[in-house]
Amino acid sequence: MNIGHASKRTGLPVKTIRYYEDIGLVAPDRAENGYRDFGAPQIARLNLLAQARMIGFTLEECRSLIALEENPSRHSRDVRRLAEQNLNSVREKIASLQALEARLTGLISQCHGDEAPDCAILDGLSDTAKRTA
Amino acid sequence: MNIGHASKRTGLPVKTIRYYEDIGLVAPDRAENGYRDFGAPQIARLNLLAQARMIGFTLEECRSLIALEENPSRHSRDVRRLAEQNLNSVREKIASLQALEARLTGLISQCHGDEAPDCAILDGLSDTAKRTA
DNA sequence: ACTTTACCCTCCCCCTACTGGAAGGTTTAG
DNA sequence: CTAAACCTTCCAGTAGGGGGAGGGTAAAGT
Repeated sequence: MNIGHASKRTGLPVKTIRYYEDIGLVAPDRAENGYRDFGAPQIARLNLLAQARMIGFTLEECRSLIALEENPSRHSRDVRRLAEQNLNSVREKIASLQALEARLTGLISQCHGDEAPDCAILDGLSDTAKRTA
Repeated sequence: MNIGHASKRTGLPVKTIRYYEDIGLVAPDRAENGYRDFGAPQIARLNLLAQARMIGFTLEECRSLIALEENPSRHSRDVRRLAEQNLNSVREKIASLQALEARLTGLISQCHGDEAPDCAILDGLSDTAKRTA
């Protein structure tokens, strides 16, 4: 299966697949004409990568995940720990975005939003003192 | 005020301040020895940038914000619209992170997390079919 | 006066995770 | 036989900076 077909099968852009090969996350065979040739294991690998990326794993975390997947004597505990680390960082991001949302909402509610130049948002952002707004 | 002092006053790293000058977000004077010299308006500008970045504005959005701030005949409506766009993208990010959190939580709960190699997380990620997990 | 330390300057490369495009070879459809 | 649709490698760019080289200055200690 050449790269275009692999792309359609996995949903990953062609460029991305080449990039993953570059950084050693997948190793397709090569046909005689130099074209990449993806077999079932490589397609499975790309699917794993696509899924892991979708749930927020970085490429380095994907690399660890792959190492575990390839290791038949792995402990599911290690996979779980990887996922839990990720869950924690997702939760942290959510928390800080929610704080952001609150601050933005507060600022917006104080701005008249009319033709006048006076703006509570600009004031709230430039005033270093009353950063409570 | 030279750049080190400006950094302490605004909380922005020295490198960041230089970068902001590079891309035209702040224009400090220069002393005779070539050192940057930040006056009160430049410090205020840096504070605005620091605050705007903290509430999630991109540097391009900061540029728009600055254009509005500098325009005495601005409408607070325009500032408000900028902030609202930002609020929307923050909310979208929160929503997708929450979806992620749900999926991760579901996967993790199915993994035994013991010494055995069998892992519901690996299964859930590699199995293209039952992506519901 | 001299030295050390703490600044400051510019310039270039590095990061993540890709994306776009140029220049060129290959294969397939009409 | 040609044109479209593939494929290849390589180079450059994105956001928002960080690290460090190489070199000039300034302030403080001795």
